[in-house]
Amino acid sequence: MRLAELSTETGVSVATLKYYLREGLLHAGRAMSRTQAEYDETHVDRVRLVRALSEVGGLSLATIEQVLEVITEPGTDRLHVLEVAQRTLARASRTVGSDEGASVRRVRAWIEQHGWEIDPQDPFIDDLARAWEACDHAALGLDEERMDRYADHVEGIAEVDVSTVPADPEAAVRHVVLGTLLVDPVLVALRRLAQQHVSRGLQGAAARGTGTATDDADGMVSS
Amino acid sequence: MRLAELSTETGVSVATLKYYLREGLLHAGRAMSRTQAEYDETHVDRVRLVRALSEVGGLSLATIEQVLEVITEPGTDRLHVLEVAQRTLARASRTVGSDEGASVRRVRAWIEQHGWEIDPQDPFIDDLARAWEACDHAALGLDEERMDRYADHVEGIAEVDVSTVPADPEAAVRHVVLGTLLVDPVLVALRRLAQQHVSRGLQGAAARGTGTATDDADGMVSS
DNA sequence: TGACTTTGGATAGTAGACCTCTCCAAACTG
DNA sequence: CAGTTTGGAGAGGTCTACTATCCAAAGTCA
Repeated sequence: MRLAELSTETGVSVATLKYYLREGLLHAGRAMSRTQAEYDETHVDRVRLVRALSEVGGLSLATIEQVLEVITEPGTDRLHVLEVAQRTLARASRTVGSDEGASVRRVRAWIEQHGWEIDPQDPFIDDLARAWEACDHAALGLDEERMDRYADHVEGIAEVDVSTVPADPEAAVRHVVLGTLLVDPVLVALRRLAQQHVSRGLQGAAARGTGTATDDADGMVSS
Repeated sequence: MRLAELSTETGVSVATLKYYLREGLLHAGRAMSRTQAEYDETHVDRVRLVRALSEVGGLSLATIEQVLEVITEPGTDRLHVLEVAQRTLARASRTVGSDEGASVRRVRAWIEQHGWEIDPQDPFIDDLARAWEACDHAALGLDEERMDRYADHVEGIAEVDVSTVPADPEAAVRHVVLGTLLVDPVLVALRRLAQQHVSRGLQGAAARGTGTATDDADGMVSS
């Protein structure tokens, strides 16, 4: 197919596709002549993937380029699949600076007492430390005990993640990287919906319990 | 304190603080004279919150402004606490366009059969539809059954969320909005760490079975 | 008192990200 | 063989989040 067809197929403008070609986000088509090139399904898939990572995953184009590099690279040692994937994801996350402070030590201590076996140098420890610290500043009451409760549920999610990774190492890198990046938004949306469902349940219970009419009923979100 | 002190206290440059003042992200200090203003702890908190929402939460300044507007607005009907919070969060999420297609219908059907009680017009249904669709295009094998498994774990998270919301309605809006936005990154980081922990468990089990030796430097990414 | 520095406020400028426009000559179309 | 379309390349545009400059009044110190 021509560039214009690729455009209508993916809903991305020709100008933008040209830009992606220039930036190396999209591999060149098979040149039929100096002013004619042929694109195929791999190009359609690639464009859709770039858009998904950008719009749904919220990644920058520079990050997407790095992600694409890793998941299309052929020579991946089957021993280091997860390592490579994690390193890609670490770079994908907007790592700003290194904190190395008390918050990182707290996270390490918490991980240990929670019983998780994790490399103490793992870059996501920094991410967690920063995020946890932000919650502290906002006085959200996120303490070790609540973190434990979150972690137990998240571990269940991670088990689903890991159990669905294919055996083939090349497919595995792709699956882990994309599965992590693209499922994150799914989980975020699910959380919002679940909050609504759960608080509705409480509201219903409160209404049944107190028998309040429409007016002045307080039981909304409160526990 | 002076603007310069606010700057050293928060680690944000004076120029940037002036910018925040102009944009309305930071309330003005108490003017002592035409060239002197007094700032206090509320300003320090506010600046830290803005930075947290920006750097940790990844929100744009325009979105942060809307969030601040809601969580500082005094007159919140205690009936609509969650509604207000959800609407704020809906605007906070980068809603691009309306899909209204088959993917939205699938999500609605899935929610119903999963047994969640949710407003069919909920904006996060669109978000979930988009995210799920992106996973489909990437061939990640995210089917209804796996979604059920994710949802069960996420429901546990939402129960923790809801159970920690304070009774006071004004505090509740703040808590729900910030708790949702700032805890998201915590959960994301936890998921990465949990994946590592879980797959280490499997790898350990496999290694005990096969007894592999590792040498041969990891073929790629180093910088 | 008077030189000097600091302050808040306003305006303009900058850097990066992500496109979008314009031009071009070759190639395809009727 | 006139007219349109194509791929390619570079410049230009828009948005976001700052950053730098300027100014006059206010504070500071000898």
